[in-house]
Amino acid sequence: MDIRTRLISTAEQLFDRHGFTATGMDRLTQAAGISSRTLYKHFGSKNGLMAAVLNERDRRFHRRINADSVDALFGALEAWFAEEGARGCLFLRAWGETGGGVPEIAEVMARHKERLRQRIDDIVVAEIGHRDDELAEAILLLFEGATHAATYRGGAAVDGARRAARRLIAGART
Amino acid sequence: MDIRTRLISTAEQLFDRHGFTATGMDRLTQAAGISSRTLYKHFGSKNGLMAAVLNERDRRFHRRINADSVDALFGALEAWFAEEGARGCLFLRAWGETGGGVPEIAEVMARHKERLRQRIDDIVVAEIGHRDDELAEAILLLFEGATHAATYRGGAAVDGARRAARRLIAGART
DNA sequence: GTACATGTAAAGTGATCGTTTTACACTCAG
DNA sequence: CTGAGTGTAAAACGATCACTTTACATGTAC
Repeated sequence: MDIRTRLISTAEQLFDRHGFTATGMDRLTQAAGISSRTLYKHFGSKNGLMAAVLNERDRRFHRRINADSVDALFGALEAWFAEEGARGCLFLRAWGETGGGVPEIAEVMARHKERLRQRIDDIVVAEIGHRDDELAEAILLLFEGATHAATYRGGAAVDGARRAARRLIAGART
Repeated sequence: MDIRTRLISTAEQLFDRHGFTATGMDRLTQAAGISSRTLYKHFGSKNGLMAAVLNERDRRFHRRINADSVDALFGALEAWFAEEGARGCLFLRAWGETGGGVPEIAEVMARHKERLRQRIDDIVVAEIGHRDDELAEAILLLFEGATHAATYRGGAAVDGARRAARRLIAGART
């Protein structure tokens, strides 16, 4: 496997499971079987690595939630949690741990959330045939809520969000 | 002001604004104007201080969202954000930064979320006259979603959550 | 065959981490 | 008057932080 890819996926796991600040560079290089010199050649700094990890996660995430209905959207979220675990939004966690003060990270976070909103806009159009900003906002909030509530309520959170979204859509269709 | 109270409120601000792990003990003692020896006499360890901060925040938070309607609930959340800023749920952030591995913190988090769910259960009863688990779950998810989406969407997130909750309640009343 | 890119291992940078220690001042109850 | 309690300032603890440096092994391209 490519050395960049290997390091990014190792780092993503460690950051996700133990937190960004709590994960030291020694632990990262050791887990990935890579020298620290190579790491810094590739990513420049820890913040650079964090940004790279988040960028890769953004691509992977949006590839997986490529859905055209609310049911499929929350189904994809459920599958994601089943495979990767639910520990809250990694983008918001990175933003919080850095106090919002690292531009590269704040930008990836903002881009990720914008894409999420666009995806949901498209799903709303597919469901009811036209744009509905209020409905899309509600589904985004349910999605965000499920993402975080799943850390302490498990799959029931995603289920509840899906059901609520269905009701709101049914109400909007009439 | 009492020395414990002063330290807890100083620590809450620093933890919230800069992250738990990123906030060192030196910064804490200096900001509170307190010797590190005194800090350790009172709280034993950094984890002990974090748990104390979260416990105090839990009390303050639930005192402020003591509402008897969804409108009042989201109104209280909006006021909270206006005064304290929106950087996501501090309990989930603490849990994430510690990798879920600190029992004292995991317990405060769980207790906090249980109380939130109970409060919402009560509000649902006040709104529609009887229990409705699915509706309560949906409102919890909207609340959680607004809490986190407000970090990047501002007050619009709370507004959207309130409107969606109103619709769901209107649907449940018929 | 030599120059370059890409990797490793390992030691060292100074700073900062959470925590403890030493030494000293003040208050107040017995 | 004394001893316990509560506070301070400041230095020290070893560990770990993010990051750099030195020295050396590759394979590959001109």
